[in-house]
Amino acid sequence: MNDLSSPLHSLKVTCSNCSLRELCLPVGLNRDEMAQLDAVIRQSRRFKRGEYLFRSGEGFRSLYAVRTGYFKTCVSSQDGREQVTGFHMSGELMGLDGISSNTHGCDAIALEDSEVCELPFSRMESLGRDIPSLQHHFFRLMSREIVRDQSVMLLLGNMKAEERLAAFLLNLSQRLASRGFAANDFILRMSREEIGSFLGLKLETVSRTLSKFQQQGWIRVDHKHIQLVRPEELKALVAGCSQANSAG
Amino acid sequence: MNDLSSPLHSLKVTCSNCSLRELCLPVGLNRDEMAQLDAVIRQSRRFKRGEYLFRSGEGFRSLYAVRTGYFKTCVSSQDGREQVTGFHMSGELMGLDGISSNTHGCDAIALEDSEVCELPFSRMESLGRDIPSLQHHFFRLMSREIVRDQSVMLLLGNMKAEERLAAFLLNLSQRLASRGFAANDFILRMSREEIGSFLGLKLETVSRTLSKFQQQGWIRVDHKHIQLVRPEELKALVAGCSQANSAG
DNA sequence: GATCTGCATTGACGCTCATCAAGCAAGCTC
DNA sequence: GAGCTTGCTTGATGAGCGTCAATGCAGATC
Repeated sequence: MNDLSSPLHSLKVTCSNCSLRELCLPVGLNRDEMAQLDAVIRQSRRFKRGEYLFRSGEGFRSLYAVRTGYFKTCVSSQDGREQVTGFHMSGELMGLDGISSNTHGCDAIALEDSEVCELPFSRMESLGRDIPSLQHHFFRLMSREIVRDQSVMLLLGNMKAEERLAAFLLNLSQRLASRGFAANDFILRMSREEIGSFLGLKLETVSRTLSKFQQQGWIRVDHKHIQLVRPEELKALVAGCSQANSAG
Repeated sequence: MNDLSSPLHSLKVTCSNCSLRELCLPVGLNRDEMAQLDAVIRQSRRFKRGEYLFRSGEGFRSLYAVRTGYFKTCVSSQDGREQVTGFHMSGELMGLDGISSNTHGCDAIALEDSEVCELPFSRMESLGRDIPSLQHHFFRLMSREIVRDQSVMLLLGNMKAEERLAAFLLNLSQRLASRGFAANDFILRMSREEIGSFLGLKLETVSRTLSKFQQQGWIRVDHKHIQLVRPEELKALVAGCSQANSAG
């Protein structure tokens, strides 16, 4: 299973005052380049649970990298239907969809008290011209988002409820593990309804499927506290959908 | 309805020998920059119906722009399930998902005899450093692909079969119209099964839904020949799903 | 023209998941 | 602690779409 959802190379979330380049920008910059980057990155901003980082339709100026906390992004239709397009944890980038039209194309909402770094896009763009490896990294980040989206399409277009949920849990597990957290014991930061919206299911189906997994002894569920008891069984469920377990 | 699926600004398909920059690259380059671009773009290559432009897993070197013809891109899982991730007509770019891992992440297959231009990516990248507007245009192209993918997620996650198919037909119509073709009378280049794979439906459901639309007098269906008789009714079906009618 | 093959249509049936509804637990406010 | 709100679980029911199967149509091949 490849980590398509955390597109960041050098990931260290252990220090509390780490600068952005440690969070989500590539190693391989020299000291001068680092200084240039530091000059562009804005101080981090804090958001309380439920606050909007940006809204669909707002002017686009910056990308945002999660430093701490948890966000969801979602597109909503005029009649109120909402589709969660992703959950974003530390080190991940949001706002890439805003570049095309200079307008944000989705909402980004904090799922818990969170902190982000702001990357003014036009300055990053011109910095990329001076630092080829930085430019290349940005292309890779955007491409990785496209790959992730494709795997979500496969999930939504081809998989059954159980497979979707198994893929979702495994993906969370793997992203948490890559950040140094426990892979098989974690807290969901989102509601059943938000999970359902992301997976194209109703909240009742999410709830029932979690219960079913628990009855089979594959996981343990205590509200938002999830333990993966037999992750290999979950993997067997999504086996064959190699592209699909990177949904995040 | 905005044209999220044809991310190309200056689109002229009228001349038969048009160079790539007229197909999919921005105006606003001076003569010298145009010459640089021409030096990078490879001669176009031809593909017969059914041939692969690239395959998932192959090394990534170039992006490809459709000059004439029609392609589909699809991801497939190990157990053979296939998800069509997009249909691509003249002026559209394929291969962006390959940048992240230096490996193509999907298959691209010609749906009819077709012609593409090859854009060696690393040379485009370095050219972008010299020509800021070109660099910016590439970021926009990639962002637009992300926006398109998000609207497909909304379609797959939230919409019913009729809504999906209506959105699909309207999107095709609109992309053809923007290329100077008839908006309400066109030939489908893909099979019912491929449409179904893209929309997360089975081919029988696609067929039945087309028949239903025809019975209601909204469209006329004669095999691959489609006429939109009352497109406003289709629009009413997807009304409220503003993000979703850009599925391509 | 006869046959073959691939694709599309249509019908019958059944499964998955959405819907509706009731009840429960945890966290608020007062 | 009572009462409210919010989110989750669980059950009953049915709609929508998938599955299986039969048939039909059109173009390709000989």
